[in-house]
Amino acid sequence: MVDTTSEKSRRGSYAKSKNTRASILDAALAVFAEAGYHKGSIREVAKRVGMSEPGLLHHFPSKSGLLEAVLTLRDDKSYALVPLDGDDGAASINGLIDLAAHNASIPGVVELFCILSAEATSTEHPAHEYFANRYRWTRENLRRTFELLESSGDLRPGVRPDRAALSTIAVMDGLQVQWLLDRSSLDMAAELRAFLSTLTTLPLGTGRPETR
Amino acid sequence: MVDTTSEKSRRGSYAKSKNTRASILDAALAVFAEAGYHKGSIREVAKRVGMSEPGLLHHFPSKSGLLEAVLTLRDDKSYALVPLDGDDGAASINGLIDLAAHNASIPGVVELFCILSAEATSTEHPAHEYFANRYRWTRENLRRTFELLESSGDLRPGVRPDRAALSTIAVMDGLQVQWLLDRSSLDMAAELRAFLSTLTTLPLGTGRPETR
DNA sequence: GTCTATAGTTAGATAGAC
DNA sequence: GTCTATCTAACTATAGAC
Repeated sequence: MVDTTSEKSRRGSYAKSKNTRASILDAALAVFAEAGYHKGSIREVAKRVGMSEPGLLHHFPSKSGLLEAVLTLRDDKSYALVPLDGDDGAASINGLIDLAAHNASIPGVVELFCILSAEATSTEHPAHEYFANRYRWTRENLRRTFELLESSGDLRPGVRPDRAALSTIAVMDGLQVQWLLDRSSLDMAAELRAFLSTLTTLPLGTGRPETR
Repeated sequence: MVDTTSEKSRRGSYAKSKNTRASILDAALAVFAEAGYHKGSIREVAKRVGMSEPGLLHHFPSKSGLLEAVLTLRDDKSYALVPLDGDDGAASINGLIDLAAHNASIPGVVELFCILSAEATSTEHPAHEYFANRYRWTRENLRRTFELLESSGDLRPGVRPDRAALSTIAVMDGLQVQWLLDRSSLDMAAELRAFLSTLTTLPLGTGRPETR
């Protein structure tokens, strides 16, 4: 048990395995995004990546294990876009608008997170802990961000950082549902920007790089 | 085809059938609320109501048909609580807070709608049209409600009725996800009330009847 | 690391008797 | 209106060969 991993590295089989894992994760993201977790199947993932099911399950312990790997990978990419844990409050807030704009270009991924966060509210769901921690972390950091704005005098009077964090996350989630139901009916980044401007006096970007 | 229904009525079997349908709908609501639509099974519904599956399917055309019946029934009950299409803007807005407070007492139903509205963002989902119409209707009526407040001077300066409608719905939906994930961490009615008070100067209730 | 074969489960829906 | 019996299909996961 102790040095299984290092032994793999020594054998030199790790690089190939890493590529296989990456292909599986790509396909899994696509499948889960199209069908949701419960309806999406390992069978379909295996088919897309050109493997048998047992072949795939050699790399991941189970369907739920595969899901968790997909989620963590996505989060890494999102958090690279929004430096929520940094010291620049204005950058964090504008990062949220950028994220909303970016999300509008990947509806499948948005749908996956939307369906999963709903499914995962059940305590028995394999991703329940993952989402509970994710929301805790985000809420905490966003509250801290609004506190930064508060001390720099960029918060509108009467705005409480904890409530601002809670409602901002709620608005982002809620906008996604409405956007997914009718994608032509609303501009997520613009709506989020309008909402955030009720909380802060900060100048806000539009989420479109060329206008920044 | 023409007079099948009236013949049923003539035979007098309709009343009994109505009771059976009601029991099935009750059980179906419970099952879907516990497991979601995809994971919930007709088999389980039939078991709870003490019937065989074909017996149940005699009353409803299919699983998705059953779902639609459950949803319509729930909506009828919710809209009885919130008179969104009335002429009293203040009553409508306070009705939303009451609804949030009421929802906090039926987590299973909230979970059902939460999961379903996410699942149903996919255009192939059996409830897609249902939810698309439901959101259109709600947004339209809520916008009209905020317009009423606007003309009576109860809207805060700069608040746009259309945006207010959109973001209020988003906040309500988003709060539900966070509440479901950690029910002890937030008071949906209180948070919604705080949010609404950023939109209107109206005096707002707390959602608790005794304090009104 | 990948396969074939298969176990074991669960599901939605229909046929046809009563 | 309700049943028994059954069909058909899909899924996760494991055993064991290569």
